[in-house]
Amino acid sequence: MLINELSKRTGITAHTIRFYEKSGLIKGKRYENVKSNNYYHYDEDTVEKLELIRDAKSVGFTIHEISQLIDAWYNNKMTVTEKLSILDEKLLSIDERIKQLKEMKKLISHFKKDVLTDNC
Amino acid sequence: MLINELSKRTGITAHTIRFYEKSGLIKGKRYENVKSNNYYHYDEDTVEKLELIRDAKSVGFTIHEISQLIDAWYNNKMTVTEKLSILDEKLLSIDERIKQLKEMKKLISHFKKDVLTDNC
DNA sequence: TACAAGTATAGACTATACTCTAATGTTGTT
DNA sequence: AACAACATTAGAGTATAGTCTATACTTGTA
Repeated sequence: MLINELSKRTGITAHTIRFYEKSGLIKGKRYENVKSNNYYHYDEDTVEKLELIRDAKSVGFTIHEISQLIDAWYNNKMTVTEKLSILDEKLLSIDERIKQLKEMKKLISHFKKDVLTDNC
Repeated sequence: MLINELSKRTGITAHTIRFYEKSGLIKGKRYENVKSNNYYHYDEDTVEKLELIRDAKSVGFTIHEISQLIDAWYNNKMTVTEKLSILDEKLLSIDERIKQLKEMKKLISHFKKDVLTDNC
């Protein structure tokens, strides 16, 4: 599929998809037998990758971290041990974030209590 | 206290503190009776605010969101209802983030399973 | 008093992550 | 053939959040 279809299927603009391509997150293919243009062609895996990018971004992962995740998912040059090491590291960082968010919840709940007691 | 002490107590550089001052997150006071300089003086509340800024930043809040939090905490011009509305909104967004993080954990655990089954 | 250390300001610079524009070429439809 | 729609590239611009430099003035210490 060409970039326009990929964009429609993922809801990510062609501009941003090209930015991800330049950043190395996804890889389109150019067919050698087509000489008239140099259009990129994308497969179903790329749709999945873009969905992962969107989800991972929404929880605060950087492009660099997402790039590591995609490698752990698709890169055939990495060993199982390397992949697991990256995935475990990400799981730990997620747990840390959840912990911090829960602390922030407590703090904000304290604010609420203060607001209610100081003003009523 | 002057900026250097504030910096030492919070671990935030003077540069960054001045950036927060410019961004409206904190407010130093200048004493009119001192004519020889125009140094900013900070109080204990500012220390607390900077600690809040650091914590809130670590969970991914933007300067703008933190500014709202500080208003809900310290601004005397806001009504109780307005403050509670902001705090409740932040609590909801935190819950949403925790939910997304848990989904991401599930996804990464799936990756782990795939890595283990595909390669052993 | 000399001089190091502290303070303020403007503005330049960096990094991340886009977002957009312009120029140019290709493809598809009528 | 004409023309809209699509594709690529380079490079400029934007927003966020700092980070650093240069200049200049003030304060504290030997």
